[in-house]
Amino acid sequence: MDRSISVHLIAAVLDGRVPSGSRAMVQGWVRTRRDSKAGLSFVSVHDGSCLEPLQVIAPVELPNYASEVTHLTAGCAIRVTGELVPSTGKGQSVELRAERIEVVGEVEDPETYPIAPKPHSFEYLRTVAHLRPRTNSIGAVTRVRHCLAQAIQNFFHQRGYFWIHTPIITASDCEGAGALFRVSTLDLVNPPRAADGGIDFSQDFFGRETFLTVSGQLNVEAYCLALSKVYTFGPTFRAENSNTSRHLAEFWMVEPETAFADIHTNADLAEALLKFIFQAVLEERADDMAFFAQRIDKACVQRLEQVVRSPFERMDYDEAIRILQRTNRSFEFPITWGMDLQSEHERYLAEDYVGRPLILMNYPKEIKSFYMRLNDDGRTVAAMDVLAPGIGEIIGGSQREERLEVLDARLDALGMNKTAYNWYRDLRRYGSVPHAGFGLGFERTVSYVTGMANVRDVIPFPRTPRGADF
RNA sequence: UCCCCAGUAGCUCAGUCGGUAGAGCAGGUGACUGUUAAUCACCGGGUCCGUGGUUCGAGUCCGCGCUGGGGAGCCA
Repeated sequence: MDRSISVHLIAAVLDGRVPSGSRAMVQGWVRTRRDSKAGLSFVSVHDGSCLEPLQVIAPVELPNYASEVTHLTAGCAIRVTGELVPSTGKGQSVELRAERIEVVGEVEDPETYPIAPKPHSFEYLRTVAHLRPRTNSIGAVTRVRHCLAQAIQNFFHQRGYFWIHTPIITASDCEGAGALFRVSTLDLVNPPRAADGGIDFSQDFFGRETFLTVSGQLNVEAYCLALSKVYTFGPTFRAENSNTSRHLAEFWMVEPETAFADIHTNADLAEALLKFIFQAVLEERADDMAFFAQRIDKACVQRLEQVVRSPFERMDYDEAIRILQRTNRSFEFPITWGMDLQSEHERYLAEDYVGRPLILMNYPKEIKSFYMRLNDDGRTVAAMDVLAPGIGEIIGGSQREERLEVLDARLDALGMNKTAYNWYRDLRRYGSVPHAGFGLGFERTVSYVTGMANVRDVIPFPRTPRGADF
């Protein structure tokens, strides 16, 4: 490898950041090769830095032309040194005229290389999740996912929020958001037994039962009531037998928490966050978004632009029920006050009735979690869901119950064990303040942005019921 | 977990009335060409998901199972 020549990412080369006429080295994987009898081959190379591949011109004079270059197939790893020149062909502005092509890693059997230069189904690509990032689609998803993650960090950082690394392992079995994965080092075949015949978890690693977290919210509230503006952004786990295109057993979630804030501040923050990160994708990943618009979902760019431009609709649960009862649209589930809204109802409201993102607020307390603040009417809580057309619930949040006696009454009413929440109740006992937060499902966000229909295709290695390959 | 649908070449699929399998792409070889997921010709490539049954005979019909997908519920 010649170290006197600078190595460049293909993104930099195609952006014009490397002047034409300069010598450069590019490293990547072959997408296609076309031979010409005019004494050259065209080798299309990608390195993941951008959607577009770089066209390499391989002249017949290369010493390994016949022995190696004409045998390059999809997936071969190569290192190319040459001169960057304006392209004489159509389809690209610049190309790399190779002076040397080094085959770094060949494909041992081109016939069985799983990523052929042809369309593949996403179902198939999931079975080769270790190689699918080499495809256009998954590569584009990966770059957009990064862009969104980065934008989320920027958004909160700019507004004075601190990133809190809440624990992955939790002792609280009642975070209230679904089934948990157990964390244990006990011998499954022959576990220690307590006097009552049950498993003796006091002998387990942590001296008690532990699980993977289903939400960092309770922990982040503690930091909220000290650093005022905080958020968590990390993996969460749900052991639910959900087999849908919108659920994963392991997924990432963003959960901001704001002190001295009410539900309206919270809704404003949610709206600003979505607009900020969508704008970032439109600006920074126009290439990938154009690809999605062309191949995956025609409307995806237009949809983001519209969301960024227009104010979100805000609506109380009461009003939503009235609207659903008034419409002549027929639903599978009848509409009554107090019911939880079904997918069909949320879709009608977001897609047909308002036609843009909708923030639904103030739900009946019976269908919401114990930590949500009881409204003065005594029958609703200060909960809010952001419903996005085409995907449904993308954000769920609330103003939290900051009054100890009201929180305790709720815990009692629900038959929950108050001592298990003593540390959480302490937060209401020592300097409690109104505060509010929400959770944004990261994969659902990536899915919404890209138009990718299944969240299993927007996370590198999806974990689902009966699915933990790779 | 429930309801539907599917499983045939490396991939995407066709396969009629039940009579032992075919196309496109990918791969190999060659022709041609500053080509654009090129074009043309030829070649290789099959445990028809598994299992049991009906039948002279099953890719095809029936039962059970497995796997995948869509929808619902739960939720993010």
